[in-house]
Amino acid sequence: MEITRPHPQEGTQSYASHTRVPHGDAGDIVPGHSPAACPAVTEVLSRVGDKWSMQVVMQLGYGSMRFNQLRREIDGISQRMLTRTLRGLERDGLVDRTVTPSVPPRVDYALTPLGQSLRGPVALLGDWAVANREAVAQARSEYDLREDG
Amino acid sequence: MEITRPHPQEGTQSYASHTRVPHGDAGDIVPGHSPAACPAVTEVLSRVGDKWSMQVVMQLGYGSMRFNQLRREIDGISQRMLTRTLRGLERDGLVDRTVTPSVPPRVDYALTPLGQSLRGPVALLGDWAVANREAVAQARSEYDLREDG
DNA sequence: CGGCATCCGAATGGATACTG
DNA sequence: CAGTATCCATTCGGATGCCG
Repeated sequence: MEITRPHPQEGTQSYASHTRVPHGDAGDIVPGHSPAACPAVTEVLSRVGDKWSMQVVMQLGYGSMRFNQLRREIDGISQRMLTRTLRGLERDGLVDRTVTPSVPPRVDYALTPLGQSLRGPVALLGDWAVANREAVAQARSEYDLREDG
Repeated sequence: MEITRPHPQEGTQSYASHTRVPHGDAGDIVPGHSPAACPAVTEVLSRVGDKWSMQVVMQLGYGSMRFNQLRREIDGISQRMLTRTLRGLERDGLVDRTVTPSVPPRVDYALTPLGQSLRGPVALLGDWAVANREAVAQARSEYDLREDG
């Protein structure tokens, strides 16, 4: 069966679908629940935020890979966590697992279209992280100084 | 006093700075470390991925808010976690905390410019989550059926 | 109002050993 | 090669109670 295929062309992209960027201070906002705060988003963010998932996704963005190839590439990940992470991604329909029953066995992992579609947003976040890590680090050390300095 | 009020205008945005989107299967990639896999990115993603941080950021995106106002708006967050989350965000330079020593005391939280700059990428991720939550949910139930069905 | 301190269960994640 | 199983330390996060 086919996974609902979103826009395969994701070049220039603007964020404006429904998460508007407002204006003044609070008080005129709808008290119900903003779309960015619903459980679905939280669930996705926890996937994105776990220690290894997005590193795996970004690696697989470069092409399909075998298990130990991923293991070597990702640096620091344990066998256990790579397995668990891949299972999670597979369960969520982001990664496709292909077993070739040979000796020794061969298992290839690749992004599904859904997984591919996640790369863009995550890459943006990665770019933000790279661009602002110094600012964050400085803010931290300043904060820590104010605390126990 | 005034809370540092950042650039309200941050329009169209494309992700392409250095995290390129490649092509074929692996083998011709630089084995060093891709920019999306470095510790800085992991650290940011863990911030983004924790249970409440981004909900707070998105809420504060609508304007500065007081503590219990945030507490009521975010639904489900405990006092302890709101405090901890806000401290973390403040430490990272994403949130600004302003105390007005009145009785009863008044504390306002607002996004710093750095925090504002994070809203775009996170909103994109939120949009992805909203757009694809059904696909993920379906993939999950299918996966779970294959396991114990 | 806006916290902090304490307790405790649950989840995360690393290390190691074993397996088809 | 690609896992599974077990153990264990750390962290996360909710509940409760007290404070200025």
